[in-house]
Amino acid sequence: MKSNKTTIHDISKALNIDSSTVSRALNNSPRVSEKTRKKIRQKALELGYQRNSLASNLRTNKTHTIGVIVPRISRNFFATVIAGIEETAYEAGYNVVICQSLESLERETKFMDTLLSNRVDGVLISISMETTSYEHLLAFKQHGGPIVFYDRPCHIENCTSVSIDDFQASYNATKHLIEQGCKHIAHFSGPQEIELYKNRKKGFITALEDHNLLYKEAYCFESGLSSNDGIEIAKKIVKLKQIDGIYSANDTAAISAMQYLKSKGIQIPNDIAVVGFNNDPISAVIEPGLTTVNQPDFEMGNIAATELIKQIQNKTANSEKDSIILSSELIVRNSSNK
Amino acid sequence: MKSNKTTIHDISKALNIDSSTVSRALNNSPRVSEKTRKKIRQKALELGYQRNSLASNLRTNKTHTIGVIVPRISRNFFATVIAGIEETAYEAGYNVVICQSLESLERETKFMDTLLSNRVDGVLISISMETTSYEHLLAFKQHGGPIVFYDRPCHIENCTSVSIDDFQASYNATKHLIEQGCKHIAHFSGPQEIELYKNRKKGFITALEDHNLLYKEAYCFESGLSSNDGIEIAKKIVKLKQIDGIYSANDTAAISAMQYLKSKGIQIPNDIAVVGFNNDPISAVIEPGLTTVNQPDFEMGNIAATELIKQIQNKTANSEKDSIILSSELIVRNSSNK
DNA sequence: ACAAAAAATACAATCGATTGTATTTTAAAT
DNA sequence: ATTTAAAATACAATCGATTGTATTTTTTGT
Repeated sequence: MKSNKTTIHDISKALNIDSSTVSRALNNSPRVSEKTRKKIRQKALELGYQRNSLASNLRTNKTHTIGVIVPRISRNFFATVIAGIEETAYEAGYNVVICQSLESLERETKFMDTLLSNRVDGVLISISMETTSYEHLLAFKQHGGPIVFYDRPCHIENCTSVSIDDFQASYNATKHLIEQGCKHIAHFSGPQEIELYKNRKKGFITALEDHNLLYKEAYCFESGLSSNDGIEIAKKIVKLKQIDGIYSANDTAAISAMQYLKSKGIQIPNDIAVVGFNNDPISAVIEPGLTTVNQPDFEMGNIAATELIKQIQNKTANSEKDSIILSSELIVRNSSNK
Repeated sequence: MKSNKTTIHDISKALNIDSSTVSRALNNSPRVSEKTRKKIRQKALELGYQRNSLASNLRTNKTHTIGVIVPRISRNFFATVIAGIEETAYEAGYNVVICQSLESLERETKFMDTLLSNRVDGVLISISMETTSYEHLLAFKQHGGPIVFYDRPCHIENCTSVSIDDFQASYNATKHLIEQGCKHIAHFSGPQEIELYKNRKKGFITALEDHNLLYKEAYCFESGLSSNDGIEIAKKIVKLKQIDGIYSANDTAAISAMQYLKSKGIQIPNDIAVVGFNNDPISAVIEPGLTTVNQPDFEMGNIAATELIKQIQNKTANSEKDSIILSSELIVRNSSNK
């Protein structure tokens, strides 16, 4: 069953011009005279010709498409990074295929496979919370193309990571709580296999130590940092009865915890001060406003995409830089303003 | 420059078996004996073979990919719809390509073009606020495949729209404000070329009329319903000094308006009651909680994708149904609880 | 053991575009 | 007018997989 779409051969036949010339004309090759180029363009329009990218990509071995793997598209931070990626890609003439890992390694692996099959030119990825082995990434790197990590750095040979300095941001956030007078600070952390969460935790611990506060493992709660996780941890914190500060590695968990604490009559920031991470839009709306770390999300997308495209076009596919560090800032609101 | 990737021909040569047999083996065709199938599978694994989907898709004229055009990915409602689409597509073995129109007709048109070039099997689209002409959609419908509209219905021949009953939802929301005692209700509306906003406005007006309230054109504010638009309109409303209720066609504008009004010392809901649309997560966190219309967002994605895939596979590409209407509900919170 | 049927595999065309090389046409130079 | 160079176009192979048809091999029945 033949597809009804117009091909260069249809144009070729209609004008009695070889299809190679038609192809060149449509690609503005200087090898075609202005006169025939016009004729071909005209006929193409007339027949409603639309290039078949599959054929073109097969032949040229390029798709001008980049794959993006994101843990969850509905997180504002990621949605904004994607918007940044998209902007840069669009301007550079690249298409973007977005895949949600939903924090599942299995899905992530399948998507890397599909992206490889579809011969995307490169991949931008923020690894899932389950990702502790890297074969699927290495496989792509070997047979596919460059990979650039964003937000969650990952040290694979010849791959660049674009992120903020999580250690430092975390250190500053914790220091801020200490300066507000908090003595017993809890930390909401993510899976320790993920470097980002390890770094945030390290920053937290180091800040405590530098200010002569004791770090207690019992005050560090590791979870997936979902809304539900925030509530569950908040429950435990209420029972502990000693916590006077919370530093959460993301806003999602911080916000649900805040809501739970408020519902239990706990005063924020007076009883417990709270600091989050990501500057989610909700953090500015909740009362009291949530102090949080603002990351250059949109810009992170721009930069990661720019770096990837550079690597794609250099064809060396080897990154000079292991990591690109963007600056972040602590936005102080009332949730920590004792 | 040859790509270094393994092809069926490499496997074919390595085993001295024809490539057609290799292809069939890898596709589990019954025409290949179990013995050689195993041998081929084994060798494929050994050589790190990865099917080239470009070639396959070119030959079969199917991509198992659906295009999704979304106004803005960072709006929670859309992000959730996409998650729903993605879930269904993933289960059915379809890939999803997501494109952000950013409410621009130009971008939307370019994307439809690209999707057509890339031969996606079908498209799910929520048209941009600028989309008042449909040539780009008709072109895809003619040469491409089925189109299913979600959220923002669009009546093109043989296309299905999946949405809620905006008129009714709007009617109920307005009725609710009236029942709370509001007499001078303002409406934040979107571009009237978009059926969705027209319907929401109609529902608003009809509810007023049914309750013997005068509809004033001056109380209806048309905009892009962005955060900024909400603030600008709120400013005007403060100047009017008569408004005692706001019904906004989305939460984004309602929320920023609420914040502006609060900053001006206006009491919500006592001075002005507010109702929004979409049940954005922020609406549950802002104080007072924003009364809003909850749409089955995730489910809408599921259903739209299911319908599209059905049409793709039926190959008739003709929809039986012009529209699929999902039910919505008004979530009453304190912003309208006088 | 042999013909017929069934199973397994090989051959070859094809999807639609790109591109190196060959050929023809046009223009420039003598 | 004729040679030469340059410009324009045609030819043909190719990208990697799929698939209808042909051929070979194996199995079955008698």
